[in-house]
Amino acid sequence: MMLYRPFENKLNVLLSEHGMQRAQWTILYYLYHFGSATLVELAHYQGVEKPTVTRTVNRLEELAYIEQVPSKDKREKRIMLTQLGKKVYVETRVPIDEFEAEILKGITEHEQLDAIRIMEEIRNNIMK
Amino acid sequence: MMLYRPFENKLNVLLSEHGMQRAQWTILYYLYHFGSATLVELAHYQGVEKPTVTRTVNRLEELAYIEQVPSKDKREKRIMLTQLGKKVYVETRVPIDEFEAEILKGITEHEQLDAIRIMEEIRNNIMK
DNA sequence: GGAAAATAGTTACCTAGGGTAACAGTTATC
DNA sequence: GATAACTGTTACCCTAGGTAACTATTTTCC
Repeated sequence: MMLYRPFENKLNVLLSEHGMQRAQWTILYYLYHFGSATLVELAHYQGVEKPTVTRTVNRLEELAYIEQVPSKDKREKRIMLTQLGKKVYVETRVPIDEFEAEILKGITEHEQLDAIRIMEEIRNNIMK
Repeated sequence: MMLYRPFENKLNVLLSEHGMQRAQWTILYYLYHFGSATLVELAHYQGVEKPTVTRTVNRLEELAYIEQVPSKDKREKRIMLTQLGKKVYVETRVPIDEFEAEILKGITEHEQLDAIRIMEEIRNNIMK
């Protein structure tokens, strides 16, 4: 139940040491791996409400990490990473990977995959 | 990585529907199962700094869910649940259990125990 | 036994991050 | 073409966390 909280807190600290915030990082992560997204898509991915995404996206735009891409549907705002955004993602990835390696010490790859699979099942149950 | 966030958010919403906040709930949970605790103990358990605990504990005292117990060491503030606190814990437990049952649907008990064990190992790695 | 260090908790101040309600603009439905 | 649904924004509220600096006790250790 409360197992994950320390992980979350440490990650926040780690990210802010690199001038990044978790909510921002989550979106960079999504865009890096999925190319582009609308705000609703991001809200669903993060499991938060739309205004929350608007805020984070605004900050990312000010930082010039993302830019808008044209879309047929004039309602939606589709965004993608800029060159700078990609650069920042890749650079921030390094300490994140180190952190992950550290906290996964002593846990076999098989166990890791098991845990991730189960967590994903839980996630699916939550999201539906 | 981001798997847990939706769980956290849904739990927050569920708790606030029952007039409770997650940080408060975490402390009620600890006290219900471990009897009493100092603020440092709680900070370590939650993986947060001391001022954060002070705040949450103050609110729980205002609500009369906890009370101070005398201690030899005059520096420390040792607290435990009041009768009201226990009652509230037990009552809030009900919707929490329902929620947990729902999100664990389709996941065998064996898998659940596996996942918990692995998460605990990760937690230990983080805390040291 | 007393000075210095460590420990427990608090206060003040700052930030991130989330929620709801109400709204405008656009697209789908029928 | 009217109505419903969807996308995003704005305004306002709250929780939750952090750091720095402090007081009051207890421990350490010379």
